[in-house]
Amino acid sequence: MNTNVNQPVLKGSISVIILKLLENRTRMYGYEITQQVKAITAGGVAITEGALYPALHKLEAEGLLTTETEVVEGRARKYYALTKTGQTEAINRVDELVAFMQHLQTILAPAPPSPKPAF
Amino acid sequence: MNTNVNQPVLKGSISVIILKLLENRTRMYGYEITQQVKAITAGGVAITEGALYPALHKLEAEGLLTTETEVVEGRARKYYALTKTGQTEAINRVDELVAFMQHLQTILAPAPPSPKPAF
DNA sequence: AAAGTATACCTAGAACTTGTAGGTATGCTT
DNA sequence: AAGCATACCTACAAGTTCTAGGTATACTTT
Repeated sequence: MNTNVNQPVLKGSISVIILKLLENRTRMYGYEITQQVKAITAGGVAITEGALYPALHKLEAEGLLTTETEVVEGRARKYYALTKTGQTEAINRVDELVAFMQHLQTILAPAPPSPKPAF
Repeated sequence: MNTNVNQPVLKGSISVIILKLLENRTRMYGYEITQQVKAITAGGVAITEGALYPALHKLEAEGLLTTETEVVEGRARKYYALTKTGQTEAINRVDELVAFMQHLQTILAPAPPSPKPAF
């Protein structure tokens, strides 16, 4: 049962999330990423597999990730790790997204920019 | 000259930005919205017209906005204002996006969630 | 007078990301 | 035997935004 947790779609965020998670670890596999995101956000954000795997493949095609497949407990796992380019790109893209979010927060700030006092 | 300011595309954010800006004002017209966003974010975020107008038309079609056209200084302006439904939806969608951004920040937080101390 | 810039609206189509909905397969538990 | 978690994948639909055009007025500069 997949209870639709992502209303505000994460356009462009998924790849940044992937890069950020890998920045802190030597390597991760796809399923692990989905579980980590769920865990970190207490279920608030769920990356669907239909979005994750194409994103991983694209990052690999861009040369930001490398893969190594291993069989663990009878099941195949495809581990992803940052390349050198991937490391610098991770920093850049995270910075970009953070800067953008700060701008967004300025716009969405609860207090309206009204010049006159409360009453 | 349009210096590409939006790398992390604002998927789904534009309509929320529109609703938020209108929450604080009685009405605004399209061009005014683009200038306001630029001003608030010090040029950091630019809403393109190709994204803005379709978004406005969709919000109107959804019943969240109403329009009235006026001619000001020889030029036609189309003013948009929140409907009653639009007011409640503005609150809901802003809350949603803010909540989502908080989750994103948890993931993108500069400090890696490593259990061991600095050294 | 012509050209350029700011204002002010619009649309068509491309590009891109994500979600839906399927598929395959193993291991474990009921 | 069925169901669930693990673990990968893809095709297609849906949706948003960007690019790149278009029209038109007012004002300033050349």
